[in-house]
Amino acid sequence: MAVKERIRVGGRSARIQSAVHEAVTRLGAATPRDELTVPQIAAAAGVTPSTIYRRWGDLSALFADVAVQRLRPVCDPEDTGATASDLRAFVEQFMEEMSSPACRELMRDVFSQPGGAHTAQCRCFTTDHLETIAERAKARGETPFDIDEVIDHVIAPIIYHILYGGRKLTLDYCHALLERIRSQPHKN
Amino acid sequence: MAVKERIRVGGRSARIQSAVHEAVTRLGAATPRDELTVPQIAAAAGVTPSTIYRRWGDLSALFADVAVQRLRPVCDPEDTGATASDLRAFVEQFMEEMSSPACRELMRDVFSQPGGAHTAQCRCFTTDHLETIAERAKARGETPFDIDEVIDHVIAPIIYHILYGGRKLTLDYCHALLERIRSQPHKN
DNA sequence: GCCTTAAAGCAAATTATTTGCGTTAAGATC
DNA sequence: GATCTTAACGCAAATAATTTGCTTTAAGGC
Repeated sequence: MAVKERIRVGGRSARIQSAVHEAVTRLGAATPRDELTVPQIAAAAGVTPSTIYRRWGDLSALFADVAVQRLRPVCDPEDTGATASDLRAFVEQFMEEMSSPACRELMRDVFSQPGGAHTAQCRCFTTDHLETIAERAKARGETPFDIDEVIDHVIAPIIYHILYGGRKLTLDYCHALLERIRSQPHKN
Repeated sequence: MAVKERIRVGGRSARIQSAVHEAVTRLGAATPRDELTVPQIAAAAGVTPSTIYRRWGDLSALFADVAVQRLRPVCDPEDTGATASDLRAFVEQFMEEMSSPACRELMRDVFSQPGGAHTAQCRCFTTDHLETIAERAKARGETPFDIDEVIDHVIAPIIYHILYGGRKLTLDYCHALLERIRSQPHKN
């Protein structure tokens, strides 16, 4: 009696998943989002449409799945030798990348899903990096920083302006947000 | 020659718009979002489906339109007699309302639209209220506050945690965010 | 290597979306 | 306030997407 019916993860399933993901990415780059259809993606991936419907449910779920994959960082934040510059480099790159039209689209795909599972993954991409930087600080014996502070007062404003618009995201703005953290008393 | 071909705004058009909006709101309350269909909404509104397709394009655009309407504040922020308590009351209510499951859904609907027109409207709902509170402060001769500061360091963190999850939004947290503003030097 | 069954393919049935055309009624003009 | 123009609606036929029942394939466990 197998209580835990595990999902299949290798071979054909994996091949199809990556074929479909690639098809979405490729077609998505060439076509406006709202003109993509499931049958079109299925054809490009060499798969039958019902496979996509049964596995992902609908287009928005498939897009969200692809978006999380593509937002997943491919490497650790750069080690610049000091905490302040590690943080600065990370936040500058974060702002730069996330405010690109492509990333805005991916974020929209992520937010469109109910349940919060996808957004939680994206949150972890950020917190994991900050934890890496914080651990380096600790290992070097530098004064630590509060990750929640950075999330609330550096990351959150950046995300807010990306989502709602109305403010240009400049390097100066980015540095001002970081400066504000440094001048604030720590909680721990 | 009429250079500006104005869109019709009264009579039948307006009637149909509100009938469809009401149908979406009513059905949306009783049915999970992803089970609603255009034909179903059309029937509930006493309208033909093609009317909805021609006017809104697709479900997500209709949902976004309804969402912006429903997120529009119905009245000015409460006047409590002092700036600090005005701000506190506004932010507490903002956090309370926006973190409800219903508002999360509406926000998802708003973000799902490309172009940023919908999100810009929602941003204005917030900034307008903050401007109202700031003007009251000025009229009373109280020390003014920086609206951008409140957006960046009070509103943005709240929105971030609503969207990404992972932190409980308590009154204490809300007050801590506000306290941080008060202890910060102004720009103007 | 064999067995069980999750996941894929195929095709028919259903449902949603688009489209062409006739009709209604907003809003402009006189 | 009667008339005119045309945006917006309704209807129905044509097209496209989605669901579903059944068959086939191949992961993963033994």
